[in-house]
Amino acid sequence: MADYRYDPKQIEPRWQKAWADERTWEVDNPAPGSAARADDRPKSYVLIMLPYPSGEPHIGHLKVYSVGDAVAHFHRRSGRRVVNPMGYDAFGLPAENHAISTGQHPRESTDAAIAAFRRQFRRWGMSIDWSREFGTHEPRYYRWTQWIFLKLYDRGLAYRKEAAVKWCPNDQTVLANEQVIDGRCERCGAEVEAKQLEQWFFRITDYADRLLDDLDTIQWPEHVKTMQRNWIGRSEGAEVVFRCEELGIDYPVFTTRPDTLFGATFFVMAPEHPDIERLARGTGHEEEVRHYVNHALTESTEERGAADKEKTGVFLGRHVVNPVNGERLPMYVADYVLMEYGTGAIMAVPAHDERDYAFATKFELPIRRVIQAPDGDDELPYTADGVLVNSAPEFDGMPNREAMQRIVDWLDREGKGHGSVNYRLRDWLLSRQRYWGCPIPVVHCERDGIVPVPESELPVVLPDIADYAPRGRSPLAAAEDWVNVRCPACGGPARRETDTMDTFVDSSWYFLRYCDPHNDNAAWDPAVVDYWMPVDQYIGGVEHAILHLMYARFFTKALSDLGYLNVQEPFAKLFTQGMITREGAKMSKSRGNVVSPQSIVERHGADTARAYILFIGPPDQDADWSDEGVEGVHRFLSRLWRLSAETADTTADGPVPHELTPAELALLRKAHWAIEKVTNDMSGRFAFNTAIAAIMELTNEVSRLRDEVGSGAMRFALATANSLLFPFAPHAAADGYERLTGRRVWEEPWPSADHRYLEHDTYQLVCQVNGKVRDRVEAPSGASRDQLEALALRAPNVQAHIDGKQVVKVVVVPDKLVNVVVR
RNA sequence: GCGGAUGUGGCGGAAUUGGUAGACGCGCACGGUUCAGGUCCGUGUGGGGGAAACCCCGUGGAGGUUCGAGUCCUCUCAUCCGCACCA
Repeated sequence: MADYRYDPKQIEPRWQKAWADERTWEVDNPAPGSAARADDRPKSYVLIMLPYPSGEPHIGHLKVYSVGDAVAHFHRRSGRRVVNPMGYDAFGLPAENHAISTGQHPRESTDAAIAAFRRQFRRWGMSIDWSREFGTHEPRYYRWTQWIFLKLYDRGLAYRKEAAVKWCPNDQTVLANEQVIDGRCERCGAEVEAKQLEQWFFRITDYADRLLDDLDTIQWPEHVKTMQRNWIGRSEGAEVVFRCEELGIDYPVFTTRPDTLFGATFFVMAPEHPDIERLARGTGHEEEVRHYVNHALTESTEERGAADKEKTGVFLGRHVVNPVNGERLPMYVADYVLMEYGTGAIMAVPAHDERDYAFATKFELPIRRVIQAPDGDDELPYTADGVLVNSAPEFDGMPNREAMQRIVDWLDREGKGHGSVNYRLRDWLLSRQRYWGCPIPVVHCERDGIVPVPESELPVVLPDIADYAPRGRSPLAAAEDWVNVRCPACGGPARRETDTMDTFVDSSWYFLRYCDPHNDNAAWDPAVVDYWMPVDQYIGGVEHAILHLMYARFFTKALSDLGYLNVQEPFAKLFTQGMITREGAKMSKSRGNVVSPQSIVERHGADTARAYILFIGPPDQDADWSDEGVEGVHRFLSRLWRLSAETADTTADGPVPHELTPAELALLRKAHWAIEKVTNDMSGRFAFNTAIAAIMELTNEVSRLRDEVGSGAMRFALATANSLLFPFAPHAAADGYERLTGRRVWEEPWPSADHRYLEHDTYQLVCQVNGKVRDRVEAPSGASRDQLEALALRAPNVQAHIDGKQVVKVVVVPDKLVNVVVR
């Protein structure tokens, strides 16, 4: 035994070289027109979220790719034609910030990180089809990102409008929401301001209903679907028109509670509402209103949004008319009303809305109850269901749910409103005043306005610049030679768009490009994409539950509507893996609890690192890293490998004999049990932890029985263990399997259990008295209920517990237990 | 506040449809092998009682349904994660 030392440093490079030399994991696309005939195996597209390349891969990468690779291997050996591609989400802020501080071109630092990632993924032995690799920063890729932008622009799905952005006055740049910490710039600490800028948007709100409804068609974790539903935030209600007669202007409001319309006692508008100044003019409240609005607008969203903040506001000096009863309601401006949601104005019903109630109390406005609680509860505000009161004779006494519809119908007939739906979802702001991103392919012409760059001139290549620091506009604006162009429409002078795209645009279609990554004539060949899409299994972090996954779904639907795709949903199944923590906390440099995958791989090998990370617990849950646990898995791999190597060298190869000794039968049973267990754990859910535990049990059984079994059974059991282990620890498993069988495990079909070995002649019948286990007896399989009952009643310790008592009932569960109920 | 998740030995975690709680691994204890061990191989290991057979208790807490509950129902506590004045 001492001669057989498990040495991953020898084993792993050898197999990695074979896989690289032979391009083992590459798959061809179907030849044109022969998709189905080329290969009749079903396809499987296994996709792991592409990494943002920065520095070296961290432990989270090791986890997500270990999960993905196990799935890919399992699908392959279950007879599917698997594509498992890899690429890099290479545009982004960290590389740009690095450039600002060091002057190194973001392309250089990004390419260095990509090289490091690629090296690690190979070192981990991931079964990736490297022939499909790309980075989203390469012109051959972003050419088509630009093409998609133009298609969406043609369709009216990309448009420009003024929008409030977060602006750092010190750095002279727009900040992403994530860059604003407590209302201050994360880089310099300056207080962030709001600024109006012309920005590009994608009209994702057009797809709100489809994005919501189609969640029902995909197999995603329920909590991810819930997050998306909440993010879309669909509310049904009504739009109701309130008229300001003094100025002759109609103000529609959105309400989810048209049943409370008779309880409206005032009216509130958002500080950003464009009519505020006009409304207040000449009322004597002008000065006060202007002051309030200015203050509200400079307040940070955090300050303004604090939930328990006291209500503030100012009377506008005007009134609107409630369309249902003609009452004049005073108009206020208050920052608790948001311009971005609904119409930027609300009817306030203080009796039945907590915010309106708080405002009314503070400003001593009337509160009128119009819904009576069924239990007579007279506390206000009352937000639950009830019966209408103090409304109109035809509605009083009506349950409010019913009244909603009746009132909406009435409004509709009178032309004063209609049923309406509102969403929390906003259009996707994609402009970034940044350098390291995909250029937006349009020019601004003095004569023709916005003119798209013709497709034939794509890509609009990102130029090299000298100074990456933002100066109140995109750093690209300084590249004068690049910016100044001829207008493609009129030939006159024009300037290129200098904003770049949000990097979420790049990652919203990369899964399509993987299908056909070398196509120079089109973003993809529709037939090829038809063959591979949708992604059968998508795997990634739950942190992308909303943005990336929503955007990718939107792109898929829009491209499908444009006729370039035939799928509505990009990702048929989704798996989100949990975080790896250490000492119960997220790994971070400041905490000093970081474990680098490189150090683990260096010390124990890639197989140990991969198998441990899958063994640690259910992969969808957070798991705490333990150095001792790694040792345990390494011991297991050592033991299995040593047993395999020694058995291969010291025993004769041969078949499993027909006549089995009891030990051989026990071992074969364990092997077939393990096959069954691992197969179930991998196909239903991703229970890799219990799958690996089963292989450990099988290995333990081999150890226990090794001196009692012949070489046929021994070799079969060990080959089976290696075969089952392959998706989790591919190098060691391939090595052990080859030594035992001379064959390559990845070319072998996934083993299937022989059910004859899963059946037993007898089993341990559990004997309970009043639900407590009192004895166990050997029972023949398939025995009748009466036989089982008799067996149980005869069991010595059952006898002891029923002695002197009356047997009331006997519950028999065949193949399991008998429960004797006594009194 | 709303939504979601998670609570099981000293630790990570097991436990198809309600049916033997604690698989597997770590740690620990004891024993063996070894010149040595941060090696390898055994054995034991939820708590309490007992020489043993065996008994009692036990899945965050309190109730309930059931012959039987970690699992189902009601209430409750704790931790974590989203969203958050969304009309």
